[in-house]
Amino acid sequence: MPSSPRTSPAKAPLSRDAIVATTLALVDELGFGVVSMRRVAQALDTGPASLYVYVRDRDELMALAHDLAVAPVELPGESDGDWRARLELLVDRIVDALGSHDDIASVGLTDVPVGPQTLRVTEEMLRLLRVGGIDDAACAWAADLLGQYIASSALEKAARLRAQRDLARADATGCASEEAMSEAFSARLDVVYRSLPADRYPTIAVLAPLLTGGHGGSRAAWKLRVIIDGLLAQDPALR
Amino acid sequence: MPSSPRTSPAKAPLSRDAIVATTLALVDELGFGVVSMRRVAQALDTGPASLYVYVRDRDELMALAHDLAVAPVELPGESDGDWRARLELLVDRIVDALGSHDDIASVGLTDVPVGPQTLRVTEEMLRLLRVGGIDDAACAWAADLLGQYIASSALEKAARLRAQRDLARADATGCASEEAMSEAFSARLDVVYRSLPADRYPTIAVLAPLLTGGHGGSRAAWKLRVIIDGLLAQDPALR
DNA sequence: TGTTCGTGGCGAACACCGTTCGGCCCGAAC
DNA sequence: GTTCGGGCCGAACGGTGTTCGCCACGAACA
Repeated sequence: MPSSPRTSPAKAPLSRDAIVATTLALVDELGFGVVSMRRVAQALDTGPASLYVYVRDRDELMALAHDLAVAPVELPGESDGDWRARLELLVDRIVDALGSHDDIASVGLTDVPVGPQTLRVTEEMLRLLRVGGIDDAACAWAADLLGQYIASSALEKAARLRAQRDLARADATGCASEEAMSEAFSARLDVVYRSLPADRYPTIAVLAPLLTGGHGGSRAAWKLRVIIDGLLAQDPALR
Repeated sequence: MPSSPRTSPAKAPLSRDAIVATTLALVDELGFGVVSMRRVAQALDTGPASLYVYVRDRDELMALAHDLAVAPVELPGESDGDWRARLELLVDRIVDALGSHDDIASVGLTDVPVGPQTLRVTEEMLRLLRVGGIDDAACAWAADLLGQYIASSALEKAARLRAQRDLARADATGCASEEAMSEAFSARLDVVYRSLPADRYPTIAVLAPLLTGGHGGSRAAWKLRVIIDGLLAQDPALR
C-alpha cells in the first residue's frame, strides 16, 4: 500500500505541548464548553485514547491550557510606574490574556492553578504587594482576592467578546459597532431589570440603568481600584 | 393489575416546585456535578422526558435550584446594627445558604441570577449601600463586585465542607476534628507551595504558610471588609 | 351519554461525552 | 535476528442532555 501523504505537513509527532496548544486553539475557535477530548484528538488526526498517554484528565488538560493562556503576559517593568500602577497593569494583562480564550478562566474558579506561568505572575503580584508595604498575611489573602477578581473579570470579558462575535456574525452587514455591541450584550438583563415591579424592588428599579452599564472597561478598572484601596485601608495589624 | 401501593406517600403529582426541590435535595446528597436530569427524574419516579414539561434546560433547572437555595436567607433587621453591619450580615447569610448546597453557587458565576429570591436579597444589598451614602453608580457596580465575592466564597465554603465530609467518612473513628480538618483541606496546595524552588519564586516561598491558612472564616470576613472599605474610599464623584 | 380533543406523561432513541481495555506495530536493545 | 517495551489507537462501556412520537386520561362539547 502506498504511504498516503498526510494532508498536514508531516503530522506533528504528538507531544504534551502540541496537545495543549491544539486544545487552546480549539477553545478559541469553538468555545470552552464544546471542546471535548474527541475533538482535540480529531484535530491532531488521532484517536481520543492517545491523549491519555500525555494527560491524565480533561481537567488536567484544561488546567494546562489555562496555564498556557497566561504565558504571553509580560511583567510590568520599571518604566510602568510605582508598585500600584504596575500591579494594576499586571492584573489587567492577566484578565486580558485569559478573557481572550473563552471561558478558560473558569478553570481558576474550580481549583487553584499551580502551573508555572500562573506561578510566575502570582509571584510578581505578591512581590508588588509587599513592595507596597502590605502586611504579609494581607498579601497572601489579597492574592486570593485578586485571583477571584481576575477569574470573574476574565469570564465577563469572554462573555462580552462572545456576544460581540455572535452579534457580528448575525447581521453580517455593517452595524453601529461599538455602542450597538455593548447595548445588545446587556439587553437581556436590561429588560429583566426594567420589567420588575417597582413596588417590590424599588432600589433595583431606580438603579436599573446603572446595573447593566459600564462594561467597556471602566467597570473592571473601578473594581480593581476598590480592592486595592480596601487593601490599603486595612490596619497592618490585621484583625 | 393491582395498583401497586407507592413506597412514597402518594407520589406528588409532579410540579415545577417539586422538581426544583428534589433537585436541590439531590445536589446536597450527591453533589452539584453529579445531579443529572435522569437522576432527578428517577428520584421523582418518572422518566427524564417528563421534566421538560416544566423546565426548559438543565441550566434553567439549576438556576431555579440556585434561587431556592437563597430562599431561607432572612434580611437583617434594625436590631442588627447600622447599614454596614447589616450588609456584612446579609452577605454572610447568602454565602452560608449557597455554600451549604455544594457547588450550586457556580450558577451565579456563569449567568446573572434573576430569580425572585436572588432579587429579594439584591434589592436589600443595594438599599443598604445607598443608606450608607454610596454613590448610585458605585452601588450598582458594588452589587456586581459583591456578587462575585458571594459566589466565590460560597464555592470555597462548599469545597471545605466537602473535604471535611470526605475526610470524616474516610476515618470513621474519632479524629482531631477542627485542626485536622482545616489542615487536610489545604494540605495538597500546601505541599505544592512548599516544594517550589525558592530561587524562582522567592515571595511565594516566604508566604507559603500564609497562602493556605485562614480558611476558618476569618479570611472571608477579611475579604468582605476589604471590599467595603475600598468602596468607602472611592470618591463619590466616581472617576 | 358518546365522542372528540388537548395535554401531561414518558419509553425509546439520537448524538454525544470521558475514560479504559486490549492488542497492534515499530523501533531499540541485546 | 530476535525479543521486548511502549507509544498509539479502534472499539467499547456506561453515562449524559435533549427530542420525538405515542399513550392514556380528563374535560368540553354535541
